[in-house]
Amino acid sequence: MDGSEKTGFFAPEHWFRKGQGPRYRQLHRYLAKAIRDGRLEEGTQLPPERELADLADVSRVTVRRAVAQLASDGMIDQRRGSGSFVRRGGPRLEQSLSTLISFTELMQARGMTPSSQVLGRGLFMPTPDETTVLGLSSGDQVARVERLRTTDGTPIALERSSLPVDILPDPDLVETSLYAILRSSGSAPNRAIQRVTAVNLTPREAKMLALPEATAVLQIDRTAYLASGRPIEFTRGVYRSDIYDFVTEVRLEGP
Amino acid sequence: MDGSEKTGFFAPEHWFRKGQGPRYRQLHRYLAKAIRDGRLEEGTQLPPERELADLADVSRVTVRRAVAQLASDGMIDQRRGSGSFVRRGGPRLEQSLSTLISFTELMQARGMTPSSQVLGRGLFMPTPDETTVLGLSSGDQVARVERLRTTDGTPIALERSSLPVDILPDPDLVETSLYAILRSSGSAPNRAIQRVTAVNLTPREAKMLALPEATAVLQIDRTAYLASGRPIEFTRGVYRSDIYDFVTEVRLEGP
DNA sequence: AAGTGGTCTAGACCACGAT
DNA sequence: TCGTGGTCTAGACCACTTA
Repeated sequence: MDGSEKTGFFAPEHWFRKGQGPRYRQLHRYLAKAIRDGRLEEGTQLPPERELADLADVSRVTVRRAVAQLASDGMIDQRRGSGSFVRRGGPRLEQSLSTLISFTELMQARGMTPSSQVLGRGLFMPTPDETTVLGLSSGDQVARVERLRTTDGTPIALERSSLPVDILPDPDLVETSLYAILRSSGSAPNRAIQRVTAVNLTPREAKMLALPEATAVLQIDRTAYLASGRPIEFTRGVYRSDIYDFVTEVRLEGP
Repeated sequence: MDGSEKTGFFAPEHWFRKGQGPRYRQLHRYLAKAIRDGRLEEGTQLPPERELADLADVSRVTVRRAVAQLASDGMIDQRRGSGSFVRRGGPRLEQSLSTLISFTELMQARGMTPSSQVLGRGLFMPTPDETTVLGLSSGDQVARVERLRTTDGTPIALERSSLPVDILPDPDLVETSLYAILRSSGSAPNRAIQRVTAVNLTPREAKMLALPEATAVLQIDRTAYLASGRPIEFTRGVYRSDIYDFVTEVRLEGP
């Protein structure tokens, strides 16, 4: 890519839309997609931050927020004194822990076709855990949905989600994307806390996922919150670890 | 904690030492320790960012970098319009994926006593994987160290580390902390890429960790780099998932 | 209306790498 | 010496919560 191409490539009209979120996130999304698509090839150097700020018509601070996220995703190397380079050893079906989106949207972003099979749903009395995590009052019910997630026909994950009934009064509406429904009712979460561990599949889970019994899988517990701080979703899922894994860059301590 | 105490508590002399790294990291470390130690109690509100900037004698931007890290660690809640609050449901033996330090230092930070038993070490011909990951030339050897990590007498993890011989000429020096040795020879990494998955323990591993065969554990592959970008360490470890897990906050997409 | 976190700017200096 | 990423500042405006 020569200089004249760069000018257009990083220009704001290619990555910024008013109302689609902050600039640093839109720019990060644009660059990440360009790298995944190969439009920014492995090993190539990004323009220096000061130049990128100029081309993208934002401040260097904003460029750095977008680019730091790429580094944390493991998509680029930043080397003081020399530059930022697109990392070699291309992407797999992996996921940055710092930018989790919903299963549906993650798979779509990877060019795959996600689907879900609802295994069960309804309104129930909460378990003590659910009462605590979701901050329920005594007598409140929870809506539960249990789904088998598949992409391109391969079973990938089992997820069981619990929400207060006032957030999801009718669990029968949930098909593929829970978050799509929450968004349309104006109660989508804006952040979540995740805990990742490893567990052995139970016989029932193994059958569902067509894996041997006791296979090690990743278990992810996610508690999602509204902007107000109210917890509205607790989801426990198990994910095939041979397909689904987590990658992140860490900065080590020390001066 | 009233106003007069706060003044001293957040003053720079309590958290900043020249030569001990950037301010935002030192401030983050200080606040994180204060929360873990209970000096900032669960549910209490941090001073507003502007006030904290004033007390700590840094700019608000620097305060935000430190505080954003606490949020990403899952230690505080930030709520626009109301404030930042120490999260309830205190810390466990868990680890933020975004601030990994070495096993030894992690356990010490938790007030536990780490130790290691070296199961084997020496110089070997590299596997093809090691040659690729570490960027070796043909004929180069690798130094390998395999250790059983325990804290307070409980086996927690098995780790096998491989490094180029010019970085670790004498693997016999490694006892508890590999990174302490690397630092003393001036070749400590400053960042790493980690991949987290789940695996079943092999019979040999299970015996070492005193766990049933095929127990699900977390497998973490880490490639560590010098500031120059040169890869100098590849470590594969398996960690008891009932003790060791990962927690992170995620921000969800959307305007 | 006041207070809080969220975004963004323009500019400065430092530490390190390449030359 | 120069270019690069890394740190830090002082200040502005916006979006949201609380009162």
